Amino acid sequence: MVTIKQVSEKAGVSSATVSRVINNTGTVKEKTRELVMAAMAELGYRHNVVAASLASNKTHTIGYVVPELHGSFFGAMMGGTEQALREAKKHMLIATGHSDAQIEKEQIDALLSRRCDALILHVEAVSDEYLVNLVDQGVELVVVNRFIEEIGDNCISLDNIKGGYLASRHLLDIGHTQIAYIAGSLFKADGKNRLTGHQQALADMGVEYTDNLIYEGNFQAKSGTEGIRALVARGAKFTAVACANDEMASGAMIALRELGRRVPEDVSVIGFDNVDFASYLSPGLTTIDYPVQKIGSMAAHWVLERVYGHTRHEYQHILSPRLILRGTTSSPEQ
Amino acid sequence: MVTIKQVSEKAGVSSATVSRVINNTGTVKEKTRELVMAAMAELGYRHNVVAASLASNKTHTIGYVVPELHGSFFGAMMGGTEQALREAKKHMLIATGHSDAQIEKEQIDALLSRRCDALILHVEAVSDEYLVNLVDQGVELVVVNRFIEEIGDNCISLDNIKGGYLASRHLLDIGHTQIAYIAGSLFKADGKNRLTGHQQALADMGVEYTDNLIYEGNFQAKSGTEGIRALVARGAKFTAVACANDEMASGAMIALRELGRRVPEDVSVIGFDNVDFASYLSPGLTTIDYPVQKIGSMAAHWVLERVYGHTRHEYQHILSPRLILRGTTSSPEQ
DNA sequence: ATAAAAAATGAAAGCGCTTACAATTGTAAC
DNA sequence: GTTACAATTGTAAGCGCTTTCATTTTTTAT
Repeated sequence: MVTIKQVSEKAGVSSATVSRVINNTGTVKEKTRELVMAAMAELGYRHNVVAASLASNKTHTIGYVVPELHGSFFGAMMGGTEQALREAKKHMLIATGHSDAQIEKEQIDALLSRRCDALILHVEAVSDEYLVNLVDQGVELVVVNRFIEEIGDNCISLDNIKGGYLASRHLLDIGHTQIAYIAGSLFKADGKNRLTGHQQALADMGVEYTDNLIYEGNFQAKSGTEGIRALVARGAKFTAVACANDEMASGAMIALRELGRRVPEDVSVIGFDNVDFASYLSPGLTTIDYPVQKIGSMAAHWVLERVYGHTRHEYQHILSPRLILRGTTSSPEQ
Repeated sequence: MVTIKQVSEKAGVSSATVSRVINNTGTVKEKTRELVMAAMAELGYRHNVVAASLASNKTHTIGYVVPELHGSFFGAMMGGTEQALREAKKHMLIATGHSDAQIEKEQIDALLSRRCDALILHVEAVSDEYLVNLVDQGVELVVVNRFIEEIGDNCISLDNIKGGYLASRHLLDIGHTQIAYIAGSLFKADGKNRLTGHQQALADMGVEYTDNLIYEGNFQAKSGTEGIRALVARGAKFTAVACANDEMASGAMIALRELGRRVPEDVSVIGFDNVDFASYLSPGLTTIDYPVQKIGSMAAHWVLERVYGHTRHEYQHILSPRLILRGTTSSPEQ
């Protein structure tokens, strides 16, 4: 491996100068720069970022923890981040937490050991205190899709309550009053908040809330299918079903079809997230848009501004969901 | 930041010994180990992997280049890799190449500058020669979803020709003879090979091939929709349509529905990839399974065995696709 | 032409760790 | 108690770069 030293000898300058041209810092005469560039090219020099990181105490690397890699949600989010980061020549070190507190901590630890300049965390099992504590220790981190009061400045999240509200409010607005709800895992903040929004919408419109119309799923498609079956089995009557995410909504649609209930003629269905396949379903799934890519890029901007001092990057902390009307909702038949 | 030096002083040993207990190398007396561990705990020591990497010339990091992060394909693949890598305490540095040769090269370069121990590359724009050249230079890399003769040992890919064959053969077997084909981008090997498979199946069954039934899409859902429209507009007659991926198949289904053609009663549809949402469509999409997660884990095993000398890791170079029967194909009506 | 200021460069001390190699200590056999 | 050998620990030389500070060169103003 050719080093800066060899380049400097070939160019007849000191290694400090070579470092200057590589990093474009300090001042170096145009003539010298060319000399160095030529030497680098001739020797096939490749900058050693590891050594540079050790010396400069900057890795230009962002640690990223997500629960899982599969599915289209996190890919979209990381895609948003990557796009913003690439321009700034930063890289992402990826780790998965699997919604397990132990693993999440280990991964955060590993990323810190690798001296990431900042962390972007979508973690669901670790406690608020743990994260607050990290921030207090001076760790530069941004928490995505989760809001923690004490470190609100470090959080970028969606207003899930509002999203849940919007979904059910839409159903109510077009005339439904018997609305089943297939919730996500309620131990996750998202699952809880979306349900809360649903309840608020009912309350606002004076519709009574009943546990009999609620089924707790786990955000997987299959639990949507099971949800419908369970609801029907327990004799629940409904003309619409709101689901805490699109996967469960698609699962629900499958179950409804099995039961001979047409969507949306017999039962309206609304999802949440607006993942890419929502529009591929037929009818297209009416849902709540989760601007996940945007959240990813906001996180990148946060880091760029706060950690690397780039200005001109703007970001908001709480994003708003919005209704995406497609074909799975309609007014109940009389 | 507390260093190994401080730990060594607190524990009353040399820094070499501390390094030994951290890395679990060499021999260190149990008593000493405990002393060191205690000192580390007390001082809140955190290993500096950057410094370790510089000294040992190993980063325990795998560079990963994929075209894009969004969608469910690459997430599934990276998920397969991550799972295998996590056990071995390796990490992944992610970069996207955007199917652009220039960008792909830059990203590979950047990953190499960061001294990744190995690279896993899904690159589509860069030439075979370029990759062969890298291997010749001693870069440890595995190319996924692409086969290059000269470095076949470094490739892990799916037999796309066979996949294309399987899909069309299925349609032929159940009685279709008028089969439209919506291809992927033909400048990509996958797109080309799948079409080749289709043609072979036709030939095998003695069905004449005609360009009139072919539409070149770009792997996006929308181009599936456009494909059907174009085919119909040009007066093509078909009772089945094979698509080079599931996205286009779902786009095609939308177009067919718009035209009042039922799936599968009027037109059978088959996709390719078996992405997660294929089963959410209705009817469920018959497709060709692309064991993408498995490819991801094979790539990890390749690296673990070849670069890190872990044995017990097995991998194959060419994986086989298989038919997944769901609801979008049936025999043509008489 | 000359002094003062600015620009360009070099010398060298780290950054925090790994890893030969040397030195020391412990152990078992005689 | 010795000796030979194994187990344990320490010494110190890097790994390849950045960066401060001092030095030299160039430029500008007088």
